[in-house]
Amino acid sequence: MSLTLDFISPAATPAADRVTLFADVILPLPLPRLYTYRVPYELNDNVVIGGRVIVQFGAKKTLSCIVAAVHEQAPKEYQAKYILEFIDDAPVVTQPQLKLFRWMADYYMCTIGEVINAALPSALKLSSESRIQLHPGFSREENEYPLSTQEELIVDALGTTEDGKALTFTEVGDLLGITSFHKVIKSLMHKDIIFLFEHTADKYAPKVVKKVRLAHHFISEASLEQLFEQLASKPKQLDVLMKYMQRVPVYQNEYANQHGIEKAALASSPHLSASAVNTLIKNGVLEQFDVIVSRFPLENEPTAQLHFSLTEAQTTARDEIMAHFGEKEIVLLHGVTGAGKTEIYIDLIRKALESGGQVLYLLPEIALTAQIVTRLIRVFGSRLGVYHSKFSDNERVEVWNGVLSGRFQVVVGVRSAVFLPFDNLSLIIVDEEHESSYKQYEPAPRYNAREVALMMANFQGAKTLLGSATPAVETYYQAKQGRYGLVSLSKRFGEAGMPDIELVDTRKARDQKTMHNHFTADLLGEVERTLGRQEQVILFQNRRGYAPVVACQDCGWIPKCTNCAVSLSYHKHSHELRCHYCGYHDSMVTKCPACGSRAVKTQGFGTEKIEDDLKIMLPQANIQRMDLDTTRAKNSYQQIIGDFEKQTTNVLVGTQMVTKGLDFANVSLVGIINADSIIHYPDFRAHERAYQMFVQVSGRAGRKGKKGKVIIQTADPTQVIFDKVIRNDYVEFYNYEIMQRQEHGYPPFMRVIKMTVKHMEQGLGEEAAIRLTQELVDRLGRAAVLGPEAPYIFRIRNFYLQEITIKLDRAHTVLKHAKQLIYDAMDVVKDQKEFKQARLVADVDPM
DNA sequence: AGCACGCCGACT
DNA sequence: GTCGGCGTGCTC
Repeated sequence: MSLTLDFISPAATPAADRVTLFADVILPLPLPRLYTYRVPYELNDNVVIGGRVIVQFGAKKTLSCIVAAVHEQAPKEYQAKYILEFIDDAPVVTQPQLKLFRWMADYYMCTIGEVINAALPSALKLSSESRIQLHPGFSREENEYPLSTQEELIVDALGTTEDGKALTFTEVGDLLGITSFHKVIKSLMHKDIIFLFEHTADKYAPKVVKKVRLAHHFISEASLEQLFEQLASKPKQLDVLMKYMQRVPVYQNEYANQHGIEKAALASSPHLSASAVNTLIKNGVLEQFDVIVSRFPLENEPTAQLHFSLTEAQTTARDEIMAHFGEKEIVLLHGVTGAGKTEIYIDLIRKALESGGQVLYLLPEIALTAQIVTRLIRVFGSRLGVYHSKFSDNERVEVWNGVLSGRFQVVVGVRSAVFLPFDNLSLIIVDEEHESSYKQYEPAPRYNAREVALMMANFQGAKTLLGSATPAVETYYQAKQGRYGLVSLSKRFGEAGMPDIELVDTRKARDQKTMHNHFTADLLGEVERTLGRQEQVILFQNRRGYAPVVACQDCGWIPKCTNCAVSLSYHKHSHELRCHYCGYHDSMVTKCPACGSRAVKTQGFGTEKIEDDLKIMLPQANIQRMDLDTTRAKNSYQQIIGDFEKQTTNVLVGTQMVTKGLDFANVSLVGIINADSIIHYPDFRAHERAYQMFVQVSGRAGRKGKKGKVIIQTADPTQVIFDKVIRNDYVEFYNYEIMQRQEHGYPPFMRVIKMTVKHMEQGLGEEAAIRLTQELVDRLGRAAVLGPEAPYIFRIRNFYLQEITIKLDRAHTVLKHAKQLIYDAMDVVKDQKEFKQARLVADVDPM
């Protein structure tokens, strides 16, 4: 047909010149390759690299995917399907991002689809599983937009706002009898008639704020005057109206009325009555409408350009960093806790912004608190984007689009913020760079945001500042080797000295019978004295729940998880036994099912028991607990922090959460209840982790000029690590640790890749692991492969685990080659019929 | 990741 | 005789 057209129309492009384009797309699936689709000729101009398109994949699935490349090579072995639709006319994924994603897939041994999946907020994914629902603020009667027949059809199918009925994209397509339904959905979204969500978040309810604005027929000056006259006898209503006019300059800017103001702001103002507001609404003077708002209290305008000056030490450090940046791409800022690193960061961010580049400021999850965000907003105002894991999907899209559009020049965020679509970064800050939470374990991509950040900076010509009080051994090594610039900040801000650290021997205390539950007399006494001085205490116990083990005193029976090889922890609050690995839970047993004895007792202790015991021993103190269990609800974390800040609570008992990013001026005592559980870990990083944890927790003691005290309870105070902690000498710790690493061939001298074989059947899992080990040894040599070995917890979620550790030379070429060999070995095992059920996982640079 | 195709056990 | 179990392989 088109051939005929070409013949009869001389003006048309000659057939020989007619370009047929093909697009290689990234599907959001764990597939190793890109897939090639054909671009409909009429839409050649619509293809955008980094834009989303909708394609048919397989027989049933309609997926949205990202265009990675456009070319003219028709696939030879198969007939390419057509792209069904183009969603974006501008990239949602930038070119530097695509490059980074490819690098991640390569380096972390996963597929690019897995990277894309982790990177894109699900609202940007638009799969056939995406659903639409009526916007809560929509009402058919008040709708002012004209609807097309198709739009009408969809709105009808969605029923009313109250039923909250949802349609999947596939259903929308069926309903309209067309495949290109996206235009309709986009239009409805634009008109705020519907909103979009993923099926995984089917309980998602957008946050809605009730707003009011002046009914549009009152906007003219004349009608307003008339209105004022009518209300002359109703002072309450007049007050409300005056207040509204004061807040919204309707005369100067008609458009301002469109946005209205929050109803709550009007109704709850002093001297204004809520009922007057309602009357005005009822009489049609004000109209009420709903707006979906960000859940994060982002202020739109900077409150004030906060001016603070750096101390002399901070200025020196800042200048040193700048000087290093002159010749080096990466600088490590090694600053003790409380040295005021944040001020330096802010200063550098400001400078980077002035030069016109973007800035990414990464923080570990537990350090990204409202405290730090508020502080940054005060300085950067609406240019600051915040990316937190507790954010809803819509909020993530908001930040994503904000970075794309240039609205957000600075983003402060957690691990996954490295996925945001930056294209002009000039500075990346990775605070607490040693934190293991920068590394993602499950699912793939198993990436370390610190390393990704470094690569991203490399691609975009940005500088990276790594900050920590206790740098990772690998990082400090790079600095010592001269690859990173090194700047040290050893003095605490505001002349506060480092806290005194005291070790208390729990074994001795137990022998002398001076233990009160899990407290030595020394710690308990110090807690009492501190509270007596009206000062606050933080107690650290790295285990949540009440007790990690429950046991029958008569026969030794212990309740175990049915899915994992762990004993169940007792949680007193819910009176349940819970598995911390898979979430399995059961009610607490009172009678031993093995022997019938009633003597079932708890063993060991977690945060909950510490809290409980302390409440009994110090009935007059206000004690609060902060761990995963008490902070699950969205605002509970803020609540707990707020109470402690206001000093409503005197003692805060918690897990790791209490170690990061919190500055409390009145805390003068920190207690580590059981240091031994932190030190004794079967892992080459155990000492490093323990050292970091002790130093970080200790850093919470004594700020703003007050010298604090730290008490560490341990059964063996002679352990070497304590010596380093007490002397507060990181370099000494590093020198000791780096020797160990070299001696035993661990990072930074060797690179580690950990293989995990998972199988539902123990025997087959072991066999598969042995076979994989063999294949690996054949390719990489005996010396490079350790294991297989069952990990301490050898079964999780019904899968038996076997681990193989591969150690490789650091050279990049070696690494690349080795990864190919590892893939080969994995393929051999997977092709074996008897191992079809085995899951093989590679974790590059495990932590 | 889905989903279809395909080959072996308990049922109307 | 069929319905359906989930093992295997493919998707441009």
